[in-house]
This record gives sequence, structure tokens and C-alpha cells, in this order.
Amino acid sequence: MTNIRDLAKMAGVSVTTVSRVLNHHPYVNEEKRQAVLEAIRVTNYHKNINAVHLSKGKTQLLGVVIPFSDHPYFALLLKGIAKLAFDHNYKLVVFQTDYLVSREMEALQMLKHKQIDALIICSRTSDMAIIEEHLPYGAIVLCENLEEKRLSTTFVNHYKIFFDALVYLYNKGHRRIGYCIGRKSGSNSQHRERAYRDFLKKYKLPHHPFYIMDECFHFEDGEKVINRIMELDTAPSALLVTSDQVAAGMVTCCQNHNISIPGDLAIIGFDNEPIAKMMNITTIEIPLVEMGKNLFLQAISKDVSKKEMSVKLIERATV
Amino acid sequence: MTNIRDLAKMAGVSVTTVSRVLNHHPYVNEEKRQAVLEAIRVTNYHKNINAVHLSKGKTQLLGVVIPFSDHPYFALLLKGIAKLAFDHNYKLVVFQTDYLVSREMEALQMLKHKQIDALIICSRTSDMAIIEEHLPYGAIVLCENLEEKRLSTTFVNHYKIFFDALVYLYNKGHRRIGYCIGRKSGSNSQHRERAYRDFLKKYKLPHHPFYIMDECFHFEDGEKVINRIMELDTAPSALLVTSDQVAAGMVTCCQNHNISIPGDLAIIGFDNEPIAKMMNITTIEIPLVEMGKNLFLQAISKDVSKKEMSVKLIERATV
DNA sequence: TTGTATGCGTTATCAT
DNA sequence: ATGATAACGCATACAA
Repeated sequence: MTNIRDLAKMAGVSVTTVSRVLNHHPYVNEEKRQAVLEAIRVTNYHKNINAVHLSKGKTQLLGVVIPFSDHPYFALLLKGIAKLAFDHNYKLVVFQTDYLVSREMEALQMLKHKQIDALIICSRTSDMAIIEEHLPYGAIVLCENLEEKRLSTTFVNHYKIFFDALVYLYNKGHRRIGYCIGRKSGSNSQHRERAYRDFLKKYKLPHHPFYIMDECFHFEDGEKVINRIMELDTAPSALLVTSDQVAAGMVTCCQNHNISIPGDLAIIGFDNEPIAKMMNITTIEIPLVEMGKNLFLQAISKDVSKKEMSVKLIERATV
Repeated sequence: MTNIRDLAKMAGVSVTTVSRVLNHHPYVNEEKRQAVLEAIRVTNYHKNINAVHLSKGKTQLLGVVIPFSDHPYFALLLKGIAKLAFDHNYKLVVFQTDYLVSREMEALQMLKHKQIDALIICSRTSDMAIIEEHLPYGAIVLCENLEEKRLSTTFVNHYKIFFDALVYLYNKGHRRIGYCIGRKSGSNSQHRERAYRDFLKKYKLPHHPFYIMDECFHFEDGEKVINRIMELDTAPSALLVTSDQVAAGMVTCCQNHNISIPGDLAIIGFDNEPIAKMMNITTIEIPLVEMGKNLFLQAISKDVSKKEMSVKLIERATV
């Protein structure tokens, strides 16, 4: 494996000069430059990037933490991140956590070990205390609305979105409204729960614990939801479903069970994933690719920033 | 940023001793070990992994090339890879290529630059000549049935699968059978095309170019296929669809257009993705997660191996 | 059991 | 414009 010193010897120049032509620095005689280039050519030389990283203290590597890679929500986020990463010559190390803290810790460890320059956590599992502890080692970007002054975030206002969607359903005549979320513990879910409670209070509607369903992530989970609803004495007449995947699963399942949508059950999905368009599902569009792009920019930026993205209700056939 | 030398000074030992306790080597006095540990504790020390990489010439990083991250086929492959990567303490650098050669080259470059130890290419875009050229820099694993003796592969027998599926449809009475694939140029597609031609020949069926549709990857593409079929004078009575995503899109679209499945159109999907089960789609199960695991093992192995995985027809309601 | 010295391949500083 | 040399932080052969 030929190195920069070998090149220097071959071209009859110093390593510094070699380094200069390698990095397109000015102040190098054209003849010598050609000599170096020739040495590079004959030896089929190429840099050992690890040496560069050690010397520079940077890796051009960005960590991205997602719970699942096979979910459109995160795939679209990733798409936005990857787009800008490519443009800025960054590579991505993807951590698929399945919501396990241990996996997320792995990413944090890599930041500490300087193997990645910064870390984007699309959905956090570990405590904020742990996150903050790792802030000295590099930028950490999150997707939540947080007070913490030392880290950047890109998010949507889940409280407002949820509240508005609930009011929308109320105005359509619905009085028995439930919702499906992913994890119960996520901070986004807490905002949603607060919105739900505030909504019930404002409109003097009774609280029905069975109308709240968690662990809804994938297409298949839509089936579980419908099955559970069918067992209820008084089923909800409308559901807010925080993923079009799950909403699509519900629509499919309802067809099998001859449940009419929106007649028997109205559904509002989230994200405006491609499947929502095809299945004509009313949904709340979240600009995931744009969010991904912003996350990347925040990750490589020296400054801390907070960015709220706006969403859009797309009225289709399930309400 | 404290380093190994600082620790040595603080603990009153040599850097070698520090390195020994850091790497859990034997032959180190317990007292000194404690002294080093104490120094590590008070300084909150942690290794600079880049230095380790430079010194060792390895990174514990594995590259994975996929065209899309938001497609279940590749997501499941990735899941299998990620599972074993975690167990073996490897991290993954994911390259999402969108089938662009330039993106794939990026991955190859990283291999050349020793930033990744090996590379798994789940769907190849660049020429084999380019791939072979990079073989000296690390293991490259592919998902095709290849002769090349210097690289490992994990694959399914696309020729046989296609041929058998066509015969299956024939035996069900179908005489106008078409198929949908992703890229026309991929080597897997070539095997399929050969199977199709051989099938037509054997059963003396006419070749109808319009029965072959490419660029079918995602859910939405199912709609395109149905629209195209509806414009045909004599539409196919059955379709082999190389992704359950697309098959699901077709089923959904057919419902909107009152096209009966399997009455008007029979469909066999591929992969046995979760959506196929929910929508009751007849499909050919490919053990993607298992394939992913095998790909990983091949990537870190010193030996070259070829592994054919077997598939299973799952009969459901679309044929 | 421990330490010295050197290698890993590059970049950066400083002098000329 | 060019070069010598010192970082960068760790691993390891060899000596003791």
C-alpha cells in the first residue's frame, strides 16, 4: 500500500508538496505537480482516509438514528437527510434501534469516540440527561420541540395539529373520537395526549380510555386496531391515526369486514405517504423530506436553531 | 481531549500499560491497573477510534448499497444485515443510490480509501468490471448468481422461480400472462426474461411485448400498470409482479376500477411482505432477512462462497 | 510484568 | 514555492 512518503520519494519532492497537489493547494510548480501526478498514476495511489480523519479530527460521517428503516415516515426523513449529505460530501451511518436504548447508546458512543461528527436522532428513546451528557462531543439534532438551548431541533407542532384535527372531526359531527399513536412514552405522544384532553374538556366530551390505542406503527397494526374496536360496546366514530401506514391497514381491514368508511368509521391519517394518495385517505401532510434536509443542515452547522415546520390537511375520502 | 499518553503520565505507567488495560490484555499488575482506571475516570477519557483504525487498518464499518431505503424488499434485507452487524460489533454505512452509478461509486471509493472494511451491494448498477477493479481493497458481496470466483454472493434462482410461477399460472388455465419488473437491465431481470421466453416457447404461446412492464418498484407503480393494461385490446389474464408493493397497488387500483381479482386479472406478487398477507395476495416468499444475515457473514468472511436461498409459493386469494 | 521505540498515513506549522 | 518536522492517538514488536 503506497503512501504519501513513497510518492514524495518517487517524484523527488517532499511529502508536503505531495500533500499540496493531493489537496489542490496553490503554490506548487507545474513540473513537480506533474511528477507527483505521474507517481500517483503509476502506483494507483489513493489516500488512507483514516489517517486524514485522525489528523483532522473529523470524519465527514454523520450518524442517523431511526427506530425502523422499513417505515415510510423514517424512510422519507432519511431521504431528505441523504440528499443533502450527498451534496455536502457527508456519509451516513444509520442506526436502526427498534426503540432499544442500547442501540441508541451505540450511536452516542460513536459520537464520543469521534467516529461521527454529529448525530441526528429522528426518534429518541434514551433520556434527555444522557443526550445532554454527550453534547460536548458533537452536535446532536432532534425532532422534538425542546427547551434545551444547546441542541438544534426540527419539529412540527403536534399539539396544535392534533387539536385542530380533533376540532375538524367535531365540526363534521363526530362526538366519539379516538386516536392511534406509536409509542405512548415519546414526547410527541405526550403533546398529543395533552391536546386530546384539552379538546375533550373544551367540548365537554367524555373521556374514554379505550379510544386511545398505542403501539401502532405498521400496516399490520391497522388490523389490530379494527379488531379491538369491533369488540367495544360503543365504538368510536372517528380516529386520528398517526401514520398513513396504519390508516391504510385499517382501510384494508375494514373492506374485509364490510365496515364502511367514512360511514361507520372516519379516519384521518398522518404524513401523506404515497399509500394515502392511492387509497384516497384523508391525511395531514408532514413535509418529511424537507424536515430531513433541515436536520442535516442543523447537524453540520455551528449554530443552534429551532425550526417548526408547517403541515397541511389533505381532504380525501375517509372523513 | 486527553489521550493515552496523558493517562500514562497520570497513572505513573507507560503508554503500553495503559493500552493493555484499555484492551483488557493480561499481564498487568492490579495496582497499576487501578491507577490507570482511576485516571480514566477522573479525565472522562475515551479512545479516539480514528487512531485505532489508522493503527489497525480496519474500521469495523461495513458499506451497504441499496437503491431505495423506503422499499420493504431492501428494508428487510437491511434488517437481516443490521441484526448480525450489531451482534458482531460492526456499524453500517448505508448508501442509497436511487440506481445512480455515481452513488455506487461513492461506496466503492470508500472501500478503496479503507473507510469501510467490506461492501454489500444489494442491487448493482455499475459494471462488473468496475466492481472487480475494487476487489483488492476489500470484500464485495452481491445478490446475483455470478461466475466471478473472487466474490461471494447470496441469491435466489430467478430463472427457476419465474418459470415455475408461469407454469403454475398456465396450469390454472391462463394463456395471456405478463409480468412486471423493476429495472430492465438488472441481471436478475435478464434471468426472468429468459425464463419467460423459454416458457412461451415450451407452451407455444405468442410473445406479446406489451405484457412486459418495467420500472415497477413502488405501491404507486401498481396504478400505472393497471392503467396501461386497461388500454390494451386484449389484456393479460394474469401477471407476475416482482414486488408485493406493486401488487398491492394493483389490487387497490383494481378495486377502484371494479376490476375483479382474480376473475379479471390474476396476480402473483413477490417477497411475501407484510402487506401481501393483509391484502391476501398470492406471493412468492423470499427469505430476505435470512439473505441479509448471510450477506453480512459473507462480507466479514475471509472465504468466498456462493449461497442460493430457496423460496416458497404462498397461495392466497389473487390467483 | 513493564517500558521503549516505532509504525500507521496524513495534515499543519514554520522556516527558508 | 518548497521542505523538514512535529503533531494526531493508538497498537505493538522487542527488549528488559
